[in-house]
Amino acid sequence: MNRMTAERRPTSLGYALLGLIHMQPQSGYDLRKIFETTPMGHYSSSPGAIYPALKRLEEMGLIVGEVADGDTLRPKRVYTATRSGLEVLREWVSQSITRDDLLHKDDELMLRFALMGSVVDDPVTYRFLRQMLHALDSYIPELEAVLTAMPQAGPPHGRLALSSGIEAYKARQTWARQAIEEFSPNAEHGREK
Amino acid sequence: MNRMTAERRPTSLGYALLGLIHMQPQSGYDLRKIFETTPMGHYSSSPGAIYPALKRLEEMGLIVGEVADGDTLRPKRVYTATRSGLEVLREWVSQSITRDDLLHKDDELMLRFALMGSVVDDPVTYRFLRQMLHALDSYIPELEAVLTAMPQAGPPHGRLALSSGIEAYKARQTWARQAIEEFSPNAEHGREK
DNA sequence: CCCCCCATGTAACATGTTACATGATTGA
DNA sequence: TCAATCATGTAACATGTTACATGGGGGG
Repeated sequence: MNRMTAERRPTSLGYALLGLIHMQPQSGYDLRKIFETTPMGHYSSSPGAIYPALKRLEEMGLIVGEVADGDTLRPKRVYTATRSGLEVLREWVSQSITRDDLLHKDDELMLRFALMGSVVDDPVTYRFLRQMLHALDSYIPELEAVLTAMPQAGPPHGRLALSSGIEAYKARQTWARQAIEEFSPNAEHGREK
Repeated sequence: MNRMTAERRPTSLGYALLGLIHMQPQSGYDLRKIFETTPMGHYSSSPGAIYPALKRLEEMGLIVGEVADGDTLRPKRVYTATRSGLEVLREWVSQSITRDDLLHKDDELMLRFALMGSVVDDPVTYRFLRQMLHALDSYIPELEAVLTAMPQAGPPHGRLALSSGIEAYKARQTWARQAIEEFSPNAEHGREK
């Protein structure tokens, strides 16, 4: 049942699509709209990216497309996540956070968080946030050390750019601390389940 | 003198390389080290990306490579920015900031700022920062409106992810205000020139 | 003697970008 | 009726990723 064609994994865009489809079955066009009009529109989305990506996800067995309006030339396809798709998604969002995630895949990290809501339960979210905070706590001082060590002569652009980065990380740090509280095992947050 | 092969423009990575080379002539290997070891290492850098990119820049006439150690099999090449390279770089960093830059090319925006130091004078930097602040001032409230309008039911991950984004933009806003002061035409900053 | 760092490069591959194409439906 | 929006897709192309290859020199 689970021996399959070439263990290829989805790309970032693929996971984004998978996550959105899992939240609610949708067509390619619906998904494009989301990328175009909401703040999720980071994963910018020409048809030339979306449709092939959906095809791949279907080939991997993570989603299935069902045709509505079968009589027209280009029938509308509504995709639904399969059980296997849900599994893959769950695994992906639940991965441990590495230093590399923070340095090179920051967007993906936040995408994982955003999509976690409908696939894992609170303890997993809690762990995710703690790991993220931990990574930040260790990385920020390093950046600050680099900043301090930078030569004071010449144009300040380099230093300023670095401190902009540091401030961004610090903002995320503060955010993570607050979010952690919301997911703390002791917390009395009123959400059901 | 300036009719040339196909007006192709460098990619982000290309501009990063060009900027670094302009600051100081370097070899491909040197540049890779920078991406690997400094906080600039966002533009991650396998040889398979760097060397072809350098070749392209040279074809476009933006840099020239001079061979040191000509006798070995793989001679070391040190690249220097040409006058035309400097021009292209200057033009790129000086572009007006669009809303799209903020939404989809945030990294590139900060790269432009970081590289500005050695190619334009303070008024241009000042204009850049003011435009950036202006874009932020108009975009942040929009995001906040979206956040407020979000349904309060269900898992809070989506809302939290959005507010993380908002906080990041706000941090940049604060940063921009401070940076602007440093470049204000009235400012008495002690840097020469 | 062996391994790591210097230093350059190539080849296969998957992905994304840009631009185009098709045609139905809806509102002005 | 004309334009915009719905809705899907393909083709050419450039770029980047991954993995490999080559070889000299220095340190343990």
